[in-house]
Amino acid sequence: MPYDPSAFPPFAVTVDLVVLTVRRHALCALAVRRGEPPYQGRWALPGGFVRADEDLAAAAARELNEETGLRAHEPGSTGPEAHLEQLATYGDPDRDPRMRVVSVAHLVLAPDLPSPTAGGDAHSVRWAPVETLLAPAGSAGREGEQVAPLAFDHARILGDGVERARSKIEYSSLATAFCPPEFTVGELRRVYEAVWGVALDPRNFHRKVTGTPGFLVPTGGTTTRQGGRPAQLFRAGGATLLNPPMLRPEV
Amino acid sequence: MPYDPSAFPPFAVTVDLVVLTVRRHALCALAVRRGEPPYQGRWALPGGFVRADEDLAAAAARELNEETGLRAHEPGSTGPEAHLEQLATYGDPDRDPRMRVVSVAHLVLAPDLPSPTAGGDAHSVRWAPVETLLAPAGSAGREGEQVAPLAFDHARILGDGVERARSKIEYSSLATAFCPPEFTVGELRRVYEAVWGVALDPRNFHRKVTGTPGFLVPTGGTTTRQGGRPAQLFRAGGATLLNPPMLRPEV
DNA sequence: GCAATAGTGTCTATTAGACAATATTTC
DNA sequence: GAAATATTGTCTAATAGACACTATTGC
Repeated sequence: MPYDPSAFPPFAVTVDLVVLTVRRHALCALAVRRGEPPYQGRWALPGGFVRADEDLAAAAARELNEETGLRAHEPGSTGPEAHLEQLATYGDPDRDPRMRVVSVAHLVLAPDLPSPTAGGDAHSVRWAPVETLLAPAGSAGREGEQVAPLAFDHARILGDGVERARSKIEYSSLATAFCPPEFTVGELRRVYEAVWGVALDPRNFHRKVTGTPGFLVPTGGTTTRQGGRPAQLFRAGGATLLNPPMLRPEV
Repeated sequence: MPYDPSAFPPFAVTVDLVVLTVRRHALCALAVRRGEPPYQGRWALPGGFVRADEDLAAAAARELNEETGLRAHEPGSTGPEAHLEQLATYGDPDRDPRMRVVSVAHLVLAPDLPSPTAGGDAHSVRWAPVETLLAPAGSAGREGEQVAPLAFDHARILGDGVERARSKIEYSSLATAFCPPEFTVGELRRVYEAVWGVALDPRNFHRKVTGTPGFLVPTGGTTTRQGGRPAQLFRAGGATLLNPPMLRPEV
């Protein structure tokens, strides 16, 4: 069927971002409050239109930088900052009541930021625990806060992003993307515990991560910022795939 | 930044299909010959425009049925036929010289079809081993056939689909999607060997797959279609995630 | 009998997980 | 010293992989 490239149905293409971080022992996502209909006043994932001459990953990196000041750290490049990867694409004809919009969702894993919402309006951008954002309608969050469901199909997108993150830290070294450039084994363990929502044995965890080749590189320094005996500091090693993988208990 | 939904850059949205099967011990993909520019005469992945009121998965299922007669078997539904899932989205501004096209690629895993290209023109549709389709320019295939690279960025898409299939049969039961409704342990083993390109120990493989809960259900029948001692026939069990996973040797 | 494939049994090196014990800090 | 965290060591049950052996067909 030879198609006529000028007779195509027109679509709008956007990128939406699932930006995850670990704050105070909880897995949190970035949410923005909508200032206009539809879903006015409701929380949504950050995102926006892809520009006419812009790659999808570039659009996601631009939106991330506009929203958080973070620089994207695509696979292959080096340096600190956040990990960015494509998540999935959502194109239900009714997902936006205004028009046909196809959204290419991206997943961002970021370290805990010193300033919650740098460069933004504190009333319209926030970090929230994912279980609060995904709480079924009518239920209350941990601090009793009543929350409306996320706008559009963003609850589904966030759920898919969280599940991707949970499974990806099993067999890749991406858990380090939630940590500052230098971190301790205990801090890395608390990332796994927050993302998976489980408690891990500190002794077996320590032996496992330090014994996985390429995962962690000691920097030589130590810190006592967690209290107790000083802990060695590490950087992320070169390995991207973990062998053997970290195993999520009791699945 | 409140965006104006009527002032968006227009995109064409297509679905492209990576349709994989195992034929004569080789992992093969479906390719169609292009009848018009650009890339006229070159092989490409099957695909086409998403219609104005059509979901992305529905568009992929429609294209699959038009091209192969296969019915898609989305996660959740039952019955035989092929497995379909979204793979990734490709939207480089220069990927199609005619216009801005965003393609949502899908991955299909299908059993070996009795008629190679039912309902199609045998000169313009074929199954080809993936290593032939991905061979670097100027090299010769297994039977000495010279092949031009796939059109557009389809070599990259095919490569991503093959890698997804290779990793997904490790921890899911999707290898059964390459088999007919009833199959033997030996036939399932040959699927793993073809997809991974390795030889597996038949004895350990048998113990492993029959010992993984929910993977295989015996039907009671036997067959000798492979020669030798009659083998038990199995159906795919209800499990989608394998625990423990199949381990790819020597990664 | 011979060749081919199916299926079971056994051994060993490795590993995941439980948990004791020790080290080094702050209060 | 008490409390907290870090780190090492040891034991055990489960497992992956190597491979001997038996079973059942077609020729």
